[in-house]
Amino acid sequence: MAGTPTVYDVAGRAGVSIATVSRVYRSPESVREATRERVLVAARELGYVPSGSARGLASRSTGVLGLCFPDYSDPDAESEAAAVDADDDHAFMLYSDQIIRGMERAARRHGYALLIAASLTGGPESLVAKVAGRVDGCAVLARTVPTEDLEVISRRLPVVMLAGPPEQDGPGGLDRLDHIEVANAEGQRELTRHLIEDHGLRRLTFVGGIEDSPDAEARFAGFRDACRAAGLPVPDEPDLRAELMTQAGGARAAEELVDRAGPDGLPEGVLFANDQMAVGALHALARRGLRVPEDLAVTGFDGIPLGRLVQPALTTVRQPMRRLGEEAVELLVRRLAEEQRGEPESLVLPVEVVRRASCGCGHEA
Amino acid sequence: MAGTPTVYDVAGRAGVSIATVSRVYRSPESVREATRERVLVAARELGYVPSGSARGLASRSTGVLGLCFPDYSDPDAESEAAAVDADDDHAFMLYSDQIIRGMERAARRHGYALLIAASLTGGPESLVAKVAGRVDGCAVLARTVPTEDLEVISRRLPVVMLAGPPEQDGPGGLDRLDHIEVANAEGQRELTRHLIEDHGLRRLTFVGGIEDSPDAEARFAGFRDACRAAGLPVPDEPDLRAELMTQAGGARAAEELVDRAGPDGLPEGVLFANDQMAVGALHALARRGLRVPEDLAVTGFDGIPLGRLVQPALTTVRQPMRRLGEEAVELLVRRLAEEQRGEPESLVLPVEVVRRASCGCGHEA
DNA sequence: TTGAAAGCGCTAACAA
DNA sequence: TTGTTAGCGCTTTCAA
Repeated sequence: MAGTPTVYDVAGRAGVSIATVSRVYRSPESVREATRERVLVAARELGYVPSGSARGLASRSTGVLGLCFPDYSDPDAESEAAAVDADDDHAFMLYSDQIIRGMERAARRHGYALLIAASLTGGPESLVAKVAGRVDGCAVLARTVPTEDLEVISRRLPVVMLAGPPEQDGPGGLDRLDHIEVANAEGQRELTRHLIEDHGLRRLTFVGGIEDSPDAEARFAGFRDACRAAGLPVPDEPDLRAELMTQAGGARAAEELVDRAGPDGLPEGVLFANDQMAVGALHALARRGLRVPEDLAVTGFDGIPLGRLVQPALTTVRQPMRRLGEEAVELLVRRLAEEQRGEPESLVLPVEVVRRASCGCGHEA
Repeated sequence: MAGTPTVYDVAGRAGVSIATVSRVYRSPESVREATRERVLVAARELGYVPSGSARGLASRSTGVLGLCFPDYSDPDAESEAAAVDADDDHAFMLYSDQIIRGMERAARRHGYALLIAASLTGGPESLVAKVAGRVDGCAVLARTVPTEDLEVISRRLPVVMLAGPPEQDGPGGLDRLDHIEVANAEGQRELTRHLIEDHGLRRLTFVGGIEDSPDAEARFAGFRDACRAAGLPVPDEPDLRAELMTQAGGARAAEELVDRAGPDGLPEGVLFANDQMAVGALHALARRGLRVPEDLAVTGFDGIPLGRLVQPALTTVRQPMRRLGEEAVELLVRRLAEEQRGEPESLVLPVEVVRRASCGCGHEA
């Protein structure tokens, strides 16, 4: 009676059994109105709030879905966004923000709350494990959680992997994971096709990342497809790999491109594997006195808001991040309804080429 | 051994007691390395993940902080944002997004995860109660949760109210709630002063909301202060109250202002209680063929990203929503460290006037 | 419609 | 360093 009140306290005060108190909260209509009222009054007087932990333990479900995402604070993403727009850097959404929003909405529709955590340490007591233990199902942004942990977690609850490649793995591996990604290759292919066919560009350069980002690789593959289809030379490797796929990395890549410009001069178009790099490049090129798109076209990938605000506005491929979150929830909810776990699903969401000024298109539209 | 594995399964397999298994996860260094290894291996083989519910129940703490926010889907906020920027409406962050981001970061620093839920129903089984039962402390956006529920919840765990007025209530009321808000009155006063002193405007109109929004009222108070200080007439009531503080509401208010323009003609400046309305007004005025700021100045309040993109860019007062989230976490963490609950705290965060074109300032800066 | 009783899976003393 | 033993507060049969 001293600490926080429990069912027992409420039951005592209302003159009913603890089972009845429990019923009042779980299925009010199964309790006679008068009784229910009495319980609710007692609860209110006592300041009773059902313990989620106890409920979860007893009922083996939490009513919560989880999201693990990387500690996505690319320091120069933030500081340079601020530089371009010192006015309000916080106007910009990160991917994680959009996914969170999508998941929260969808989760709410299904009566779930959302538990979010950026990956921190790893180790036995990782945040991930913490999340996994407190939710009924969970979405994980690719490369956030050590594969090994994922393997363990996915044996206990449905896990959907977001935005990474489908599990490439061997025996005993992550074959049980669902997976949602966006159409990286198709998007990059279509964007490349646009540059080639609609703008008549032929000497194109693709800038990837050095880290083995599956997204970047898929985009490169799309680039190659488009080159092949157009009868242009098909590179085996990206012409350049930025060390970091950040604005700084993109700026450095652009510098290098300019410096190494051979007898043919600059390429007619540079396709960056993401918007961050493209934006950095735009700045670097301007500093070098080069005009975009007159001297060369520049494109990105992702569709970050910043891309609209730079000069010239960035042509890119937009990923439907919010939908990614929504679809993740739908998938989890479906899984949770199954009595037996079915085959892993893999969903690919369509992307959209956004033509703005940096590729030579007139208007933003 | 059939269902999800528990400490007992792991203990059995590793040949140790359940206490040891528990220790491996809670304080690895208190277990001999060899033992620990054995446990970890067994856990991995079994697919063991500690149950958050059980831990929470046994330890009486969850390691999770919560946030309840309103179901913030102003339908025309979304659709009109889309109209202005059909290209990517989802580029815009809502308040809740920013607060979430702030809280998540701060929570992470302190080792907490974040549970978020938009208020849905109310009633015994409300989402709020659900959240409250699963967290160690919780932030609530003003007017999200019925006062009565808050009263109950706050007896069980620390609750910090965000962005509302300090609790105005009577005996037995919410006197135990901490509270963080932004300097509404000060911001509006400073903005008004700017119009009066720097732009020399004298005939000003304030447009509030009809619903009793404490924020809007505080802003109106700031407006009055500035008028008084400047020796201008001090209205008792806002000259106009929009039915909804949305873009549609603002547009309607602007229409009315134009229609009722008496012998003196239009006011020289119209101050809206929020950005949404101001943006709507900007559209409406343009449709009427009026020029802003030449024919009249327009200002908002909030600092929503959309304000930068409209024509002319909107002069406003920016609220530090992200910091609101961070401060909320700091406060909760502080509360959780106390052994005895101290006096309620009330924090007021400073705001910033953002001078853009709509008030007659030349540049966005 | 209500009650009694047996766990749910873990932590936290306390012992050993 | 490790094991034993009570609970933590609730849900859930099963009876009444």
